[in-house]
Order: sequence, then C-alpha cells, then structure tokens
Amino acid sequence: MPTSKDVAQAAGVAQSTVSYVLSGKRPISEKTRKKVEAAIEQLTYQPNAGARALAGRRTHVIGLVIPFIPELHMASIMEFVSVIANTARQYDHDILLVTEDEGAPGLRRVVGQQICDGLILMQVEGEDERLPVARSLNVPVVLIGIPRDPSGLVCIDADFEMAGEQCVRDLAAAGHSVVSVIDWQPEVVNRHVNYVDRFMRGTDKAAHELGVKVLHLPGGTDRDIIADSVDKALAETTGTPAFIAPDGTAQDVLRRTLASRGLTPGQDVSVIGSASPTLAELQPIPLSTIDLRPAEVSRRAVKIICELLEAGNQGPHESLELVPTVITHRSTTLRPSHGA
Amino acid sequence: MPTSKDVAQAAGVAQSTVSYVLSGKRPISEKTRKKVEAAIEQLTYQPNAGARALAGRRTHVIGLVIPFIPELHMASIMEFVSVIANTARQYDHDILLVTEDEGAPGLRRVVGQQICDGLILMQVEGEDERLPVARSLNVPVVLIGIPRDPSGLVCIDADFEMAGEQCVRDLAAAGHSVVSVIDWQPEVVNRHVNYVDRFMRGTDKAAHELGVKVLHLPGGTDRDIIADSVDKALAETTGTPAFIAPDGTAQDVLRRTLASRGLTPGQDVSVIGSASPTLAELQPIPLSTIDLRPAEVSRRAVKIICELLEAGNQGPHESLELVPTVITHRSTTLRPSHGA
DNA sequence: ACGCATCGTCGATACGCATCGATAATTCCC
DNA sequence: GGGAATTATCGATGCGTATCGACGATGCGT
Repeated sequence: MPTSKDVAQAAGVAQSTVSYVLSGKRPISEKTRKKVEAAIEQLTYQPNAGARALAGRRTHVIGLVIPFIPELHMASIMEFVSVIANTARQYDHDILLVTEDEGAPGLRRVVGQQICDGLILMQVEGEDERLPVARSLNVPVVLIGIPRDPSGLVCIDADFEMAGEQCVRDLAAAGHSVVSVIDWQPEVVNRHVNYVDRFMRGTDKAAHELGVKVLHLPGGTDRDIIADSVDKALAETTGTPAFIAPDGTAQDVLRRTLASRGLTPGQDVSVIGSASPTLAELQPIPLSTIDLRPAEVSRRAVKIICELLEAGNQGPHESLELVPTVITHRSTTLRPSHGA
Repeated sequence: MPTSKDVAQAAGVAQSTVSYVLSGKRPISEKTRKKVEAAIEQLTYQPNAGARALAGRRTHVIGLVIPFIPELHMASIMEFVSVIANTARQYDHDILLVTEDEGAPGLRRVVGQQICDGLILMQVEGEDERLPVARSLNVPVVLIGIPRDPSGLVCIDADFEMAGEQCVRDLAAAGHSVVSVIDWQPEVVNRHVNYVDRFMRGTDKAAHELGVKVLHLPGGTDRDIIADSVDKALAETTGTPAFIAPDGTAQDVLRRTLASRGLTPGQDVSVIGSASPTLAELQPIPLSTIDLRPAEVSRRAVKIICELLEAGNQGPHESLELVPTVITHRSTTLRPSHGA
C-alpha cells in the first residue's frame, strides 16, 4: 500500500504538501496540485484510515445502533439502514453497526475506543438504559424516535400525530363515520411507546373535530386477535367500515381476515396501511397508505449528526424534529365521491 | 480520554508493559498485571482504535456488503445482518456497512483505506462486477451465495438443492403426487440466480426418484401472476394440491390467493414456505417451513473470515460450504397419515 | 560461587497522517 | 527599488499503540 510519503516522493514534494492538497487547508499552486494528483492517481493512493483518525482525531465513521425486535417490521428497518448508509457516504462518512444486544456498554465501547465520531440510535422507545449514556457521551448522538424524556437529546421522527390526523380526516372525507385503528402489538401499546401515543392523539383529535368515532383495537400478527378486532369493528360500525393499520406487521393478517369475511378493500371497506412508496410497491394489492417517510427521517438524521460533527459538537444539544407524513390513495380506500 | 501512557503512569510501569498486559504476548508477573488492570479499571481506559490499527496493521473491522434489492425479502436480510454483527462481536470484531450502491469501487475503497480487514458479500448472484475485484483484493473475502464461477473465492450458502429435495420428499410422503413450486420473481429466475437453479435441481431430482410430478410456476408479489400460477397448478393436479413457496416475498400473496379459492392450507392443500424459526413465529398462521438457516449461514461466514484473518490470510483461498436445511411441519401440510 | 538460561520489564522506534512554525519565493506599495 | 505583506512549500513534531532489542533480576546446575 502506497503512503502519502510515496506520493510525495513521486511528485517531488514534501509529505505535508500532499496532505494539504488532499485537505485543501492551505493554498497550493496549480502546478504542484497537478503533480501531486497525478502521483496519487498513478500510485492509486488511498489515505490510511487509522492514521487519519489518529492524527486528525476524527474517524469519519458513525455508529448506527440497530434494533432487532421480532415485533418490529424488519423490512422497514432495512429501509432505514440502507438510506442511512448511503446518506452517510454523501457526507464522506461510513456506518458502523452496533447491535442492540450490546446495550449501553456497547455505546461506551465504540465511543471510548474512538471507533466512531457519533451515534445514531434507531427505534428509541419510552425508557431506555442507553438514554442517560447517550446524554453523557462526549460525542453527538441523534435518536430516531422520541423517548419519554427528550431533554438533553437530539431527536427526529415521523410526525405520528399528523399521520393519525391525516388518516382519520381522509376517511371522514370519504364518508366514513366510524374508523377502526388496528393497533400495534399489545406489548408495544402497553409499553406506551411514544409514537403509538402520538398516533392515537392525532386520530382522536381529528375524530373529535369531525365528529367521527374512532375505535382502538388490538393488533399484532396473531390472526385470532386480529379477527376479534375486525369483528368488533364490524359490529360497531354503521355504514361502510374503515380500518387503519399503522403497524406494518399487522397488515397482511388484516387483509387476510377481511378477505375471509368477504370484504374487498376499496369496495366494501376502506383500508389505510403504513408503508413507504418503496414498500407499497411490494404490496400484493395497491394499498392506500400513510407514508411515515423512513427515507426522509433517515436522511435528516444523518444530516443532523454530520452538521454537529462539522460544528465540532460544541457542548450538549437538544432538539426535536418531526417529519411530515404523506397520505396516498391507491385502491383500498373509498373515494370521497362514493362516500356516505 | 486516557491513553495507555496514562495507565502506565498510574500503575508505575512502562507503556509497553500495559500493551503486553492487554495482548498477553509476553509473560507478565501476577503482581504487575494486577496493578495495570486496576489502573485500567480506575481510569476506564479503552485502547484507541485508530492507533491500534495503525500500529498493529489490523482494524478488527469486517466490511459487510448488503444488498438492497426491493425484490428480496428484507426481513430475512435483517436476520443475516443482525446475526453477522453479533457473531463478529464474539470474535472481537465490528461490522462496517458497505451498501451495494458503492459497487466494486466501494470494495476497493474500504480495503484501500484500510477501514476493514476483510469483507463479507451478501446475496451474491451469478455474475457480478465485484467478483473479479474480490478475487484481486489482498484481504479475505467471504461470499454468502454462490456465483456462477466460484473459483478463487470462498463461498458459503444454504444447501438449496437439499432444500428442494426435502420439500418434494416430504410432500410425496404426505401423499401428494403433484407438487407445484411457486418460483422466485421472474426477474430473479431469468437471471439464473444460482440458488434458484440449485433449488430446482433438488426438487426435480427428488421428483424423478419418487415418480412425482413437479410444476414450476411464476412467482413474485404480483397477485395476478400468482393467481394464474395457482389456477394452473390446481388444473394440473390430481388429488390434493401441494405448493412450495421458497421465496419469502411470494408467501403472503399465495396464502391470500388460496384463501380466495376457498382452500385451507393443511386441509385441502399443503403449503411449505421458506422461513427461519424466527420468521416463522411472525407468520399469521403456523406455516410448515423449509428453513434455509440464515442465522447458521451468517455465523459460519463470520467464523470463516475470522479464521482466515487469524491465519494471516496466506495467499488466495477457495472453498465452498453448504449448510444443511431443515424442514419443519406445522399446520399447513398434510400429515403422512392423511395422505393420498 | 560462577556462568547460563529464563523471566519480566523497559526504552526506543515505527506506523501514516495532520498540523504548526518557519522559510523561501513572489508581489505590492510608497 | 527596498522593506512589508503574501503566497507556496518544507521540515519537524505529535497522535496512541505494537513490537523489538536490551537489560537487570532470578533461579538453575555444578
């Protein structure tokens, strides 16, 4: 492997000059730059990351703490991960995976060993042993999701409240007077995960304003539970039933259950599922969706942390950013003209 | 951040002694070791990764090249990623994400910059511009999946041929005389992706030996295509129909289609899907499955690369390892006693 | 009691880059 | 046209660890 010294020698300059050509931190004459760049090209020189980190006190790596909870919708997690990795590259950074299994000590480890310059935590919920650690670490940390106490933390998430509101408004406009929300898994709901509550707040707020009735029913992947929920919803609905399934894992079961009850979405019943455009493509039917913008949330998370890094992470920060959600009609919701 | 020099000072020894205590590469007296360990503990010392990489010429990081093809089953990719990351930790290594978008130059980059000591490539298919690069890199590379020409490469994958064989044998034993395979997406099949062909070889081999008829029908997530395939299968089947859906993405659609035809899996029809135990848990119904062992494949991939690293990666290697698959009866297949 | 091997520790050096101060080359202004 | 202000480059140093050679201490056999 060639070093910057080799490049310097080939170009007939000092090693430091090579460094300045690369970083641009000091003026370099056109002539010298050309020589150095030619030498770099010719030797296929690439700077050594370890040496760069050691001398420059910056690794250009961001740690990404990923969850692996079977209850979650893995497909959407991959979407986060993938967009985060690609966006990081645009900011000339790489992504180091830190699994949830390592817990709080894992965060201390990667930061303490200076393997990475900052952290992104995914799927942060109400309480978490990692939160106090995140606050105390001397590097920027960005949370995707909002904990119960976001003080002293930098958070970003989809605007779940807006999402809930949009769904109910939309269904109300289509003429539904009763809207059933198939919740997340009971374990998730009981934990009072922040985004669940925010979504509920949105649905209830819109329902109150529009005089629509909202039912919250147990969700998850258990077919019997979903079946119960559907039957309860049908029994309590006057007019055309409407369902919202904000949890990706529940959608398939819901679809199947409705089919077994002889109901066709978009015809006898409205269904809004949660999916990004990418994932909506993969649905077996053109599902009307509320898009929680995972890609946009991911991009912004990376942007935030990279800006903090550039700014030198001066002192503790605190911020909260909500990304607007988008509702998209496809074939599973009644159109307003069919309404009432 | 404390350095090993600080530790040395606190313990009253030389910095090199601290290093030897940590690496164990030279004998250290019990007394000295205790002192040093106490100092490490007290200062919460953690070795600097950059310096370690620079001096030791080993980063303890493995690059993981992940695919993000919408046609693939994201959930199972996450299972690979997660297990790989955790297993790597057991070998005292970390995982750096490299997205497919970076292509072959991405591989050259992370290796050239010495960000990582080796690479794991996921979802390798027939031909790939990264393969020649992988062969030429001077670091160990392990492929998950088998390219058309595996020469000069270290590969590991599930034994898809065994999987196909097991499925057909199993269904034959349950009394089915015609077995329909719902293929992967047409784009995948047409690419002659290695594992597809291997799976087919397995089904056809078993079919030939047992005198069973095997139908290969188009799959994917398009409901109409699946519906066609199912109808074709039903038309050509004498006796109880049987389906194999080795592609995770097709399973939901298949289930739904069968339901719409009034067929109940495990009763009027047998269905074998592909899922690891973890993912099988998440299925809406207790699906009989062929387990392609993603966790085991992942573990072995990490094991292989770590052993190559320890051995100093002497010269080019070539190997091919197949992980046995496991078939599990749950409620969607007929039992042998109900057969014929 | 003396030479010898072994054990445990130290000091020095290299790893490859970033950065600072200094110097040489050039330009500018009065 | 001489000194000041710039501009372009160089040399030296430090980042924190791993590793090598050396050296004092200890135990051995004779």
